[in-house]
Amino acid sequence: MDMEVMHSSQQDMDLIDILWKQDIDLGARREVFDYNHRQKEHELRRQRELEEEKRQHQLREQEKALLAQLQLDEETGEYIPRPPPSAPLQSTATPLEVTKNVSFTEENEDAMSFDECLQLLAETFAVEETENTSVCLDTTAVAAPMMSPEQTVLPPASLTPGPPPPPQRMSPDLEQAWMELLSLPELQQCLNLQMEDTLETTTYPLPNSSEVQNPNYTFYPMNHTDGETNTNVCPAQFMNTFDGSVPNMAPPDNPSQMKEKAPQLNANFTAESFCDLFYPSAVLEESSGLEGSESKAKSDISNKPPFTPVDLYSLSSGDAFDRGKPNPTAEMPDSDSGISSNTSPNASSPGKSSHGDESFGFSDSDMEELDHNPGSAESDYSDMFSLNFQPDHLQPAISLFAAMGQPQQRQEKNPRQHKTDPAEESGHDNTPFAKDKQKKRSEKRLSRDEQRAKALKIPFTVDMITNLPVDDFNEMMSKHQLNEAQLALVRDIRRRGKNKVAAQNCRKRKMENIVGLESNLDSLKDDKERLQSEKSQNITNLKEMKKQLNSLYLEVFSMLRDEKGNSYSPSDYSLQQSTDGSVFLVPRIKKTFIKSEDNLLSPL
DNA sequence: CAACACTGTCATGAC
DNA sequence: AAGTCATGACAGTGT
Repeated sequence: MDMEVMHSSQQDMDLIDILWKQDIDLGARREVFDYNHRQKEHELRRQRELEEEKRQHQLREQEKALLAQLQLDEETGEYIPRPPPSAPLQSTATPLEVTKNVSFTEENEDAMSFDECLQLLAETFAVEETENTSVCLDTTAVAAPMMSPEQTVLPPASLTPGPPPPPQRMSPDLEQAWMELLSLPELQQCLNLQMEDTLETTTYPLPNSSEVQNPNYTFYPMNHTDGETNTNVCPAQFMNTFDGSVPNMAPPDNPSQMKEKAPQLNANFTAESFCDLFYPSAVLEESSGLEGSESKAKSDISNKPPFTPVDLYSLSSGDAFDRGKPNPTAEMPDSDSGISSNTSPNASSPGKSSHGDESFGFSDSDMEELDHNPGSAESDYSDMFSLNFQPDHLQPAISLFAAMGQPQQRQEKNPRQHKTDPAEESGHDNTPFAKDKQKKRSEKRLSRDEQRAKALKIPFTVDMITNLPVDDFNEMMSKHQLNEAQLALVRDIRRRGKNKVAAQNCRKRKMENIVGLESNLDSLKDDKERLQSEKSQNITNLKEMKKQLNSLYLEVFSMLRDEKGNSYSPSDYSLQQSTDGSVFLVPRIKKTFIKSEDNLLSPL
C-alpha cells in the first residue's frame, strides 16, 4: 500500500518536475507536491492536532470551571451567576470580574499586542459584543433582581454614563489560562467555530460592564440603593402611584410620612369603626338623615342614660299605667313617635316619664303602618314590634352585632317609624300645629282606652290586647285572673283596635278601588275614542268602496247591448247576482217580484 | 258657622 | 258558636 503510494507518488513527482521545469503554473509551489515535504507537513499537522486536542481539552476544562460558577436560568435559557452559598461576596464576584476584564481587554487597544490570534479573537469579540449587548441587557434585567444588593452595588462613577472604567485585573490563574488559550494559532479555527457557544458563556457578564456604561440602567442601581441614600428620587413617585390603591402595601420609604398616615388610620378607625361597633344606633340615626352631626350624635349617645331593665320593661308592661301616664294633654306636645323621640337627641330627656305614651303613640303609628301595608310582612313586623316593644328598644344594646350585620334593614325601618305620624300620613296636616293637634287627639283616644284599662287595673297594654294572636291573647288572659268588667273591657279594647285597623284597611281599599275605577274609566274612555275613530274610518272606507262599485256597475251596464245593439237603461234594468255567482239583468219593475221569488241579491 | 276631611267607633253581615 | 274581617253609618275633631 505504502509502496504503491510511494511509487505512484514518485512518478507523480517526476511528472511534476517536468511540468515545473516547463514553467507550467500548477497553482502551487513545487514543495506542495513533494511527498517528503508533504510527509513532513503531515507529521507536523498531526503534532499540531495533538496539541490542539490538548488545548481544547484544557479549554473545555476552563469552560467547565467557568460554567461551574454560572447557573443556567431555566426561564431565560441564559447563564447567570450562581448564587453564593454562604459568604460569597468575594468569590461570586470573581467570575463577573473575569468576564468583565475579558470584555475590557478585548476593547483595549493595548491588548492587540498579544498576537494575531488574539487580535482576531478580539475583533470577533468586538463584533459579537455589539450583537450580544442587547441580549445581555435583557439578561441582566432578569438576573439583576436575583442579585443581592451588596453584589450589585456599583461605584458612584458607574452610575453616570461616561468613559468606561479602567480594566480591572483578572485573577492570575484565569488570566494565564486565557493567555495560553488565545496564544494558540490553531485555536483560531476552533474559536471561530465555537465562537457563539463560547461567547454565551464568556461574554455573559458583558452586560454588567455595558450596564455600567449604559445610562438606561440608572433605574437598576436605584432599586438596590433604595432605602440607603437614593430614597427620595424614585420612591416618592412610586409611593404616590400606589398610595391611593394600596397604601399599606407600599414600602415605607419615608418614615415620617408613614408616621403621619398611621395615626390617621387609627383615628378613622376609632371615629367610625369603633363607633359603629359600639353605637350602631347612632350610626343608623346619622345615616337615616336625622339632624345632628356625628359628634353631636356621639355626645348624645354618651350622655344618654343607658337603658335599664326596669325602664325597658315599663315601656310595655302594665307597670306603665302606674308609672306616670296620664295626662294626655299635658305631656310631650312636641314628641314624635316612640322611636323618633327616643332617637332624637333633643327629645330624649332623661327625666321624662312618658314611656307609656310613647308606647301607645307608637302603637298608633303601627296602626297607620298596618293601614299602609295590610296583610303584608310589615304587618307582622308591626305586630311583633308592638308586642316586643321592650326588646326592640333593647336591641341596640343587645343585638349589636346583628344590627351591624344588617344595617340596611335598620335604616329601612327607621324612616317608616318616623313617618308613621298620622299628621304626616294624612298629607294635609303638615304644619306643626296640626301635628300637635293630631297628636293630642291620638293621645286623647289612647289615654281613653288606657285610662279605662288603668281604672280597671288591666295589666296589659292596648297594643298587646289588640295585636296579640288569639292563642297568645288567650294564654295571656289565662295567666291573669280578671273579673267580668276587666274581661269585657279587654275584649272591647281588642274589638275596637281590630276594628280600627279594619276600618283603616277598608278605607284604604276603598280609595284604591276608587283609583282603580278611575283608571278603568280613563282606559274605557280611551277605548271608546279609539273605537269611534275606527268606526268613522270604516264608514269612510265603506263610502269609498260603494263609490267604486257604483262606477264599476255603470261601466258594466253601459257595455250591455240587446239584440238590436241598443244599450239598456240603468233606470229600467239592474244587474243582480245570484248565490251561485251568475249575474242577471233584471227589469226594475220585476225587482220586488224577483227578489221575493228567486231570492236574488239586491244591487248595492 | 258651614263644609269638608279624617278618624274612631258601632252595627251588621260574611266567612 | 266565637273570632275575625269587611263595610256602611255615625260622631267627634280639626281645618
